Amino acid sequence: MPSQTTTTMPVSQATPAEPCSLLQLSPESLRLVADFFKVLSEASRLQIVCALKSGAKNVTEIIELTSLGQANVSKHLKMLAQAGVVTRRQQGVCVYYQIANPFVFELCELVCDSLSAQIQQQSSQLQQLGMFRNG
Amino acid sequence: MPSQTTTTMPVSQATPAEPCSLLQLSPESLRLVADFFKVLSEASRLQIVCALKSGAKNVTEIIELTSLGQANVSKHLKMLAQAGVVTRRQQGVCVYYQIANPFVFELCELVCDSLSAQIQQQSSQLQQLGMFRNG
DNA sequence: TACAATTACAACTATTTGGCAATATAGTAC
DNA sequence: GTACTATATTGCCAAATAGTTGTAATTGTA
Repeated sequence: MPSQTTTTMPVSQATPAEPCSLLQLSPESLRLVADFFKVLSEASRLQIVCALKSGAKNVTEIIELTSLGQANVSKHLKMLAQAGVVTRRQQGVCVYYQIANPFVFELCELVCDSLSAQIQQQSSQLQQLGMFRNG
Repeated sequence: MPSQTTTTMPVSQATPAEPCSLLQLSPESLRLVADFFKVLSEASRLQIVCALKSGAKNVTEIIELTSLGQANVSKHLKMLAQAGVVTRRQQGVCVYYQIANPFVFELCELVCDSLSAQIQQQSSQLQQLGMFRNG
């Protein structure tokens, strides 16, 4: 569950641009970071995030794009909104969601690139192993 | 559950051959990304990661630094190793773990900075609200 | 008003998992 | 061999949660 309330932040709150060094974070602060990662730790929610990359979409459109159940999408969207990943905007009977901060894409790209490099390295190692066996 | 990759190898720091754009990722690929995020979605594991920021540590040292149970630390380390976040090196009786790829720190810093900015914005909004009520 | 469409929510099930205690395994010294 | 230390593993339990079904609430429309 993401941090649902606007609780106090144990992180260094002095200066705005002060980046918090992960070293001296209290366990409570680490839990906030962990909760944020948890929001991105479900393929269904990442599907929704990806569906919103091209712009705001209403719930019905998201359901169609992701092939997820309606209640399921609604629950995931609520979680994403609570975590500040998406914003909600009602327009008539439809509710439009959109990415609140594109930095989530940066996060995903970083992980994606790292994973592909990892897999690539593994495959090359397997290939070398095969050459060693056959050569 | 993290992607059960075969072994734990440090990811190359070199630029990957082709960066994967998150847009056209299949649901299976998204699951790999999600599983990686899931590894970082526990405060206990982030504690371990932070404990390793200053260099390799053996399990006993990690237990002392994090105040976590032994079995618990062992389980988390196994998960981190499977995800390729840490590497394992046995030295006599002790087993030393170290960060395989410092890019995890980059990830954590990004999230941390985003969260602190988010909370700061919320607090300033609350402050404005208070001024509105009292003024 | 009645009706349809859209979204949110509650209740339930099944699965996962963090933490703990006990046990097992491996290395080291004697 | 035994004794001791350091890690790993297993079994168990409680909590969290993804997905589903049914239902409620809201809006737009005839």
